[in-house]
Amino acid sequence: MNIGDVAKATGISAKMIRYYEETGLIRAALRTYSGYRVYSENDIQTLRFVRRSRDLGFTVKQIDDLLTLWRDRDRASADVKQIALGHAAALEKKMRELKEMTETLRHLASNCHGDNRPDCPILMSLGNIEPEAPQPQRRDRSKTRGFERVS
Amino acid sequence: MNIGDVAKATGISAKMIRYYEETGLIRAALRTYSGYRVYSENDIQTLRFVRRSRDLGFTVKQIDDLLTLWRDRDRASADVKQIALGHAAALEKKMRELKEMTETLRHLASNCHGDNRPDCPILMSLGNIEPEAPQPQRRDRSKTRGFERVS
DNA sequence: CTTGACCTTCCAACGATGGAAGGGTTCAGG
DNA sequence: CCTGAACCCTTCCATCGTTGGAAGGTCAAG
Repeated sequence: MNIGDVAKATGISAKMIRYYEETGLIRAALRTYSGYRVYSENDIQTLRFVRRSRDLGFTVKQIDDLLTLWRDRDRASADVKQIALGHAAALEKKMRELKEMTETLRHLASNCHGDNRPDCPILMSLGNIEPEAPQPQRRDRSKTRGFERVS
Repeated sequence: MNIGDVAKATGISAKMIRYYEETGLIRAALRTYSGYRVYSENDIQTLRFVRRSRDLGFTVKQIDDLLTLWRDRDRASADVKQIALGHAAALEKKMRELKEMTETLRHLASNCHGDNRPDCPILMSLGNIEPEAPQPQRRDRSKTRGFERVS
């Protein structure tokens, strides 16, 4: 399988696949005599894992740690277990926090649904923000403040 | 409260606080006559929220969206609800995937615990990777491949 | 007055990603 | 067999977002 096929199969651009190889995230692919990279099903699975992780917001470094986990089964199993459990715990913490945020969001959504009464406690705590308080612009502060918000 | 105190209180560097202000993520702080930024408890809460979100892997843009949600209670409430629910759904999807990964990790940890038998199905599927297959290095491929892995 | 905190502006850097240039390889169809 | 399209290769450069550092200057408080 050539890199293009893999790109199609995994949703990772050929560019990034090469980059991942260069930085050591994935092992260097075998090559044909002419230098073309060739990939196995296994490689594709690995790359799919990478993609999933990236989508989840993991940094390449973190993914590297994870991949090292599966790969290094020559390492002391206790180590692997330790690390894996550590990662799992971290992920679960992240999940809890994510859940918290989700709940906050849902709370926001349900509490401020149809009327515009400012009685939503979240708005109270985070939002009572005066629109444009006239700042005491003592000195020339008219710099480059028209920043391009891509929003 | 000066920016230094806020930095201490929120764990965000003064540098980044100014940056967030400059890019519009947070509202421009009020100023003393001499130009010092002054912050309220509210600002601190907002910044804590920002920090939490950053830790969770949200991009500044995404946080901006979220913050806009609480702030813009003048907007049509239906909109806000819509967006909030959309975000919540996305977060929950992320959580599910995170959960999947966590389970995979735990699975890995428990299946490859004390012995070194390579019978872990995850290792089977992701890991049967020959260590250093002698590549057919046809042409001069001895470039800058000693890349600095900070690991 | 001196020291530490603040201000701005500019520059550097990193991680992740894409693009273009310049050149070889593959393979189907003429 | 030849050739052109579609790949692939490398190298260099550019961007975007986030973060830090240094320089040069003002301000606050002991």
